[in-house]
Amino acid sequence: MAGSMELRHLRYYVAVAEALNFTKAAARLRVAQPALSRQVRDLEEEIGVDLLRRSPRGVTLTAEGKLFLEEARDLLKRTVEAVEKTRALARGEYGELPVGYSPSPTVDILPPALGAFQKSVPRVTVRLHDLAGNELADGLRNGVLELAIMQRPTGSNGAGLTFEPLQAYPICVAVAPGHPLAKLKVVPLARLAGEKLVVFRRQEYTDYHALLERVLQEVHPRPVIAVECDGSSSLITEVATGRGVAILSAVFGKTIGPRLKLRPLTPAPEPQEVGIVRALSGDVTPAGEKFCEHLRAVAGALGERGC
Amino acid sequence: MAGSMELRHLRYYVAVAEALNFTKAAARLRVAQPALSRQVRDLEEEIGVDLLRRSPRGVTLTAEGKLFLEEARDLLKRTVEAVEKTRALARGEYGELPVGYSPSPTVDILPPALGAFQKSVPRVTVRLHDLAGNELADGLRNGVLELAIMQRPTGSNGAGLTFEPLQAYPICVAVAPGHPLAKLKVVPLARLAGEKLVVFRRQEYTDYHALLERVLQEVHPRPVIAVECDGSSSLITEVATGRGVAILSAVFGKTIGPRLKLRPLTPAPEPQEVGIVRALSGDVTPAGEKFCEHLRAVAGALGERGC
DNA sequence: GCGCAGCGATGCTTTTTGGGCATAATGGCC
DNA sequence: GGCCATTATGCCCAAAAAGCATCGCTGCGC
Repeated sequence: MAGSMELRHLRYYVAVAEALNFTKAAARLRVAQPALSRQVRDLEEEIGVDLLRRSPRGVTLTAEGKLFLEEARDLLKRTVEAVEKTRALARGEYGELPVGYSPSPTVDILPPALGAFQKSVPRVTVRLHDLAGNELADGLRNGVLELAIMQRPTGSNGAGLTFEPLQAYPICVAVAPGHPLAKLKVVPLARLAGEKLVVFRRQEYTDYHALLERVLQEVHPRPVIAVECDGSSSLITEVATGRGVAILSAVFGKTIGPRLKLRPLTPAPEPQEVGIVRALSGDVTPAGEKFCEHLRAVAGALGERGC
Repeated sequence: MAGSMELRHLRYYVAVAEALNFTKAAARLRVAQPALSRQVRDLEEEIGVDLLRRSPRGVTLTAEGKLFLEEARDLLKRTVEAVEKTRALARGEYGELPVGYSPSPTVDILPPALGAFQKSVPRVTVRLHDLAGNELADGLRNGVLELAIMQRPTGSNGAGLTFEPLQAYPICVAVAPGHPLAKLKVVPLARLAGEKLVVFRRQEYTDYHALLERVLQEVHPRPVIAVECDGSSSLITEVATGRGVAILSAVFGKTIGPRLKLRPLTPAPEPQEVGIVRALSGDVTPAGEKFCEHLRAVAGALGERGC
């Protein structure tokens, strides 16, 4: 029963095969030459193949020795790589990070944070999942997502989750430039009474409709929904065409450009909060923590400049 | 100063990570559980990362542990593969075999031998080099080729080489079916006197011209060269067209088909010998030796059936 | 042609360390 | 709270690696 092969045998063999001289290789390895001789002999016995031709003036490699030298070098390299990968994973510098997000509310924060993150830890692959609010919540709870960047979950959507706010956006009304409300700097909530509304589809944007409900609950007569849109670009078009007004958070300021006017409401409703959502039970990976730091940094810079 | 990582650590870790239980893994490895515990702990210390979460009901893998499990499995697999490759090389079942050959004289032997060889040792890659006689000799001497299948080298071409005959082919004259010599079963050498010859180009076929010289040295008046061809197909065409006769060894019997008649000469000149040529100084690899055995087997079978 | 220098192998001893055994500590579960 | 399975610890032994001294070989130079 031969003693099993160990990495030591490979390290020793590579040293000898590179120095082509036991004595010099032993010096380099800081072991005595006889110890080295024996280990290499053991290796050859274990493999059952002569790797070296010994002579009084050094050693030469057999064909098998040349092949095994390459293999051994490769194995040793892969070994340190395996360890390095594992350490990098522990440091949050390697691996995959499944991140959920809702696109519209996060346009301010997510893109710059993502860019900075990728630059600082390029070996972490961020897997972005653009999902609806309830799907994000489910993904977090069942572990498919490690964290999500989104508006504060409401009601049962928030069960088992934590929310860390990054940014709060005032609720505004978006109107076409020619609309009577566009002339006001601040729009009293009551002025929305009876207005026609352009909204996102209820099915895909339940969070949006919860917000709508919250903002308009005291407005009488209640504005009526004129159009349902399946995305922000069509919503903007509809409002610009004069089909109605839209209730949007100030984060849309950059998205809608000059085509619409965005006016804060008074009295100001609770702002829309955007932040980091995680599962209470989920494990926090170092990469995820690093990502959060970038998010906070971006949000902080955004807050300073005002929004 | 931590003791270096060894394959033992990987073997032990994989066993524990698969069993998710130190005690059972220790039983499977046939070591005591404390020894196993210590080795795995040493490994974690060496890497500096917790790979396992210990609990009184077994162990679970951390994210780092999962990654390292895959890496360790892969490393162990590659290790046995490296050893296996080396052993296979020593057995002649792996590697590359550079073989030179002259195509025409070896059509009987090389293709079937090559086929059988590839089938018996598919992991050996035969690199075939179709070269002229002197290039083959040079390739063998400088080690680019391990062996060559060709006619017996003549003169200085054979210096430093060994020749092992596999097959001997009688020298014949090839004529068009309508040629007067076609009526003879055996052609007396003297009947070639004054004939027009179709030959291969001297530059590319020095061996052929040496053979020609040897066969025709006693024929007077010497046949005159009518056409020089750069390959066997054009040579066959020229002879069939009646431009002259050709001196060829009987190995061409299968190549020329029914378009030409091949008649042995009398008195029979020294036959053309085809065989294995190797460098005297060259090392004989097991794969090369195996290849030679296949060549001998094919030549033997060929000889039994007559040629 | 002889000695010398350089190299690897061998024999023996020392040191390290992996492994075994007994046992303690842990923590969930009934 | 005691019990059970499980892992960790302490101690000792044995195996094996490393060190040391020396031998044997071979090629080179004087």
